[in-house]
Amino acid sequence: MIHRKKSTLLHVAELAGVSLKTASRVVRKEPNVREETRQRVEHAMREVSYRPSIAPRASVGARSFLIGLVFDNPNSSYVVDLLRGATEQTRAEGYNLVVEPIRTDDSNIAENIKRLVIQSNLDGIVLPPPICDLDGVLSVLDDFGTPYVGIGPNDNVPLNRPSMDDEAAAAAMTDHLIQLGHTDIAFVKGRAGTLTTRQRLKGYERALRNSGLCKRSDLIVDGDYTFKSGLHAGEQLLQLNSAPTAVFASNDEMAAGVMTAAMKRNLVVPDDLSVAGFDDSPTATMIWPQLTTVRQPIDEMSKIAISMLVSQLRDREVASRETKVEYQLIVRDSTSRLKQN
Amino acid sequence: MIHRKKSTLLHVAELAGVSLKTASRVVRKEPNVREETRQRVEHAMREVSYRPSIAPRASVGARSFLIGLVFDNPNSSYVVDLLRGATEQTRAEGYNLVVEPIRTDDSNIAENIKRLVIQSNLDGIVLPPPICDLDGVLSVLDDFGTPYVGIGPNDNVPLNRPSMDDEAAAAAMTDHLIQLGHTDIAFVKGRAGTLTTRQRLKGYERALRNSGLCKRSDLIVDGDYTFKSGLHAGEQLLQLNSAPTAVFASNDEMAAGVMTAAMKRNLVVPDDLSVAGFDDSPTATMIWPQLTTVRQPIDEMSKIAISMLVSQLRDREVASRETKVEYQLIVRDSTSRLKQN
DNA sequence: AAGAGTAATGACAATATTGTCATTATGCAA
DNA sequence: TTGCATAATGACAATATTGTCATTACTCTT
Repeated sequence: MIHRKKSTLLHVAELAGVSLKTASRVVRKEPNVREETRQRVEHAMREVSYRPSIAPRASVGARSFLIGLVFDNPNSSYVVDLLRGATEQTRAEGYNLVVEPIRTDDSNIAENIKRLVIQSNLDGIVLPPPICDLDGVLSVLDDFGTPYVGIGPNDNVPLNRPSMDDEAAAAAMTDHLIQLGHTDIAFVKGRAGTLTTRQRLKGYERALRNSGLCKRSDLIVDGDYTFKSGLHAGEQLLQLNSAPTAVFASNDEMAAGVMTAAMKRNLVVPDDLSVAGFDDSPTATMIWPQLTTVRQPIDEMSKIAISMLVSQLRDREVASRETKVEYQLIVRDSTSRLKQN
Repeated sequence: MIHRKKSTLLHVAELAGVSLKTASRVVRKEPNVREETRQRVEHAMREVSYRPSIAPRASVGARSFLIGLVFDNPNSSYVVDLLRGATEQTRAEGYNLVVEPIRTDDSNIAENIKRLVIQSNLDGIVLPPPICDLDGVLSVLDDFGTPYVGIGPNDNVPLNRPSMDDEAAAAAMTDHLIQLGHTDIAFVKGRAGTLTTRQRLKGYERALRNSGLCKRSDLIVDGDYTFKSGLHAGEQLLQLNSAPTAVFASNDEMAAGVMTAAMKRNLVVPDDLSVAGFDDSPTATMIWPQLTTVRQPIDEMSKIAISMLVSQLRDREVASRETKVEYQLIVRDSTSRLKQN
């Protein structure tokens, strides 16, 4: 059993020839330290490979250097990405992360979040969808004076949050299909009434318009983000007299449904029909051929959310800003150039 | 902004008329406290709604009351279940959880885990698959004297871990199909060489044997846990002269592949072919009809793992034991009684 | 009833860090 | 150079809990 002596701030301070407090200032990136002193301390930190011990911080002041991340997202790969980004950035900022799965269907969710904040003495909290758009949660946090940051598309709730431009992403995917020579491009809508559904449809329409293609209303069909609805949509589209040569479904599960509908008609994807999805969910690589789709950089949004929160904590002031992150077009094997015949 | 005064152990102690230390003993569930005293303190705790502050614990002793949970599981719903169970149980035991996503493909994974243990000063660590069966990880932790507990099936690595009896579960699923009147039941194997693959096949064979059904080797086909391999397996099985009326795939993705193969042949699931999977992954409810499958109670295993670890930490002694948890047969719409004709 | 052994309890130190406030150094204008 | 403002630094207290060890109370045996 190896017992490496844990290096403390005192060791650093002594080695650098400064007081404990000054060393602390450097570690905590506080102002009012001369550049030369800062470098000496930082060198000493490396020398003894100092790792700040977060424990006593909570003891001393009102601050706990703890950030909460609650989630109740049915899409678990979303959660894992969220976690990846958050742990990394939290560590980089010198904070620690407390994760807490909660149930959105629980009626007193706001109360639960409040208890979490009290119990773990959180400095701030990150609210991914759908929690960030839930009634009551924000007001409870406001009452309590706990800073928070959201994630995801803005659903008319006033809240700082990094998000992705769904419309631009959908337009880009549609462009991708147009570039491949397709002109009869169908679109499978998401669940009615949701913001992302509207944004993705708008992007699809915009891309068609920009390329001078006419919008055929029989190629725009309903869906609700489930495999089953994608299957129905696919069947509906493929029985048309002038069937589409490409289908853009507004999520991956529906795209998988469309692909299944194509297989039932003995059509080969992508030779006979190109299919594109949205989200880059695990489904996208599980099915075959693997799906061309759009990836949300969730880990990046998560990192940004932590950064925004930390700067809020430092400045004690809400720097109101919407931050957009870039989408990624993931081209796999389910889309191909239109065959000339 | 509400400022509820934080209740400290001192308040509890004063209210109960005992010393700080005795109150601490009750909170930490230590022995050597009179029953009457314990109750008085517990009552006082409720009275002032005391929540132990974990921060100073790490300061004082070698113990940090922190438990680590590392993961790098491609199946993200597995991770979320893991997290749910672990957070809950950890809280119940008076410990706190530090989660850390790591990359198994990283060569110096053992080094990373060691760094995590040092940096966060972990008391112990939970190792889900595939990390628990990785070379080097265990020996590093042993060297360092950090207690650990695994999760999942025992792959010949000496390690305490809760796990599920895959063989019994596979037998139960096969029995389910037999009960529905099926006699020609096919089996799609998982990736060659893995423990779960072997166990699930054994369960299938045992159930057939116990029911006096003969094992047809042409109904046992290869797979590798991917959708694509399930698709191939399905095509292979359905072109047989005496095709099976039911297919048991050893995971959900392959079952989805089999279902797609059936659809391509215009067979209706479950009327013409019953299909069963294994894992209850998100895929199971995403496809249509929804899949009959076997659920691993991962959250329960996670809870047990935390319990085992904590008792190890308390007793300073490894209570070597394998704990089995119960599988759950989830019967959905992809299996039905064999039609008589 | 005395003594021994054990159970229950408490006094006090120790923990690693940050906040407060005082002190010292520095820069700059007059 | 003096005076003044401000930047840089440090001394010391405070934080909430648990470990150590001493003390007190109880129980049982003889």
